[in-house]
Amino acid sequence: MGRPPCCDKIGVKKGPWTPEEDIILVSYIQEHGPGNWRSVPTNTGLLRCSKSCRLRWTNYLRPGIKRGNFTDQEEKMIIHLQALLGNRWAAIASYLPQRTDNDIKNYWNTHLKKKLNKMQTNSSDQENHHRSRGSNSSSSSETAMSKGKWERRLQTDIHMAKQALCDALSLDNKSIILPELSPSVTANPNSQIHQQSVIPPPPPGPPQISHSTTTYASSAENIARLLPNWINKPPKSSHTSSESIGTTQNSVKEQFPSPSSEGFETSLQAGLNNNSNYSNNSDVSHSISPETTSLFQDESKPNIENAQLPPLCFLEKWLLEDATAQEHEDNLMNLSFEETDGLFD
DNA sequence: AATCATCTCAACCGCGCTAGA
DNA sequence: CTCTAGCGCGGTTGAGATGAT
Repeated sequence: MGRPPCCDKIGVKKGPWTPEEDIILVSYIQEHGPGNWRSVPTNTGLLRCSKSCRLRWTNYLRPGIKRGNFTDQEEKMIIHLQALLGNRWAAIASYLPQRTDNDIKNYWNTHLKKKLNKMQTNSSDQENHHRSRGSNSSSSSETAMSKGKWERRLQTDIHMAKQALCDALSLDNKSIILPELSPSVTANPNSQIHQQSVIPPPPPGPPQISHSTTTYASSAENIARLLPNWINKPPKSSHTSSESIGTTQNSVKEQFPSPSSEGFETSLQAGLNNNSNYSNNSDVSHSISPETTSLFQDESKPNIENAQLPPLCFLEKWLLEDATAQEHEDNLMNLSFEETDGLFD
């Protein structure tokens, strides 16, 4: 017995989504909440398969998605986490709440992989050169300089990450749900049971300017513009699968409130009162209600899985331990200074 | 200006997993 | 226990954008 196709191939539309389709989808989710994707095409009349609807929502229409260039901080996070977790993009994405796994995966494949390869090549070349010429060459001093530069940056980053984690932890130490070691989970590293866990606050940095405001597909704010009421009408979440989602999220919200919800609300109001800001700001999280964010962000955003227990502990250890962590860091990042030398210049 | 090559990223595909009947 | 529906994840594709010649 073969696996049935997720959708009937005949009469199912493929390819880029149109604004009209997006509006239909968002309206439906606004009404019924995300989830029960199977029924979405049926109930909306969209000629899309459920998967496509879910993907569109998760990767583009979902509030709270940051688009545009990755910051240095994010880049480093991704590199570190990739070294830690491998190509487990969903797990990596859970550490970058504003980014989707698809986005991170694309960024890794198109930018970071090349960058690292290049750096590795350069560093090995440099190393050979260095070995053949001795340690007092100009290249070695350059290396030392950039190494020091990198080291300082790294320390700053670690400090910032540490600070962020400490802030998060200090909100309510008891509220952090430590992953439980249920037998099924420990036995199954690929378990899809998502556990709300410590999600670091978004990395600092200026709001991203969307690089693709001209192309429809990548501008979720278009939908926000098209649906101005969206921000004022949090979706009902009572009669669909989102009920349980909402419950979970509420409890999560109570247990682990958004670190910046107050400031967020203020900026939100400012954003709402200023349509130009609203439309120019690619950071969609600024153009939605906090309720909407809290409702949806956790729902469709992959969270730290139980399976991430070792890496999470690892990360926590890494971030929290001081002197002893230094040794770990080298192993954790799996990137020598040479390899990453100049990577973020 | 035209053509070709390369890059980017939105979207698709197939598989694995879980829950429920 | 088996089967099925539904969902999430990671790998891959391909159309459009961009750069080079």
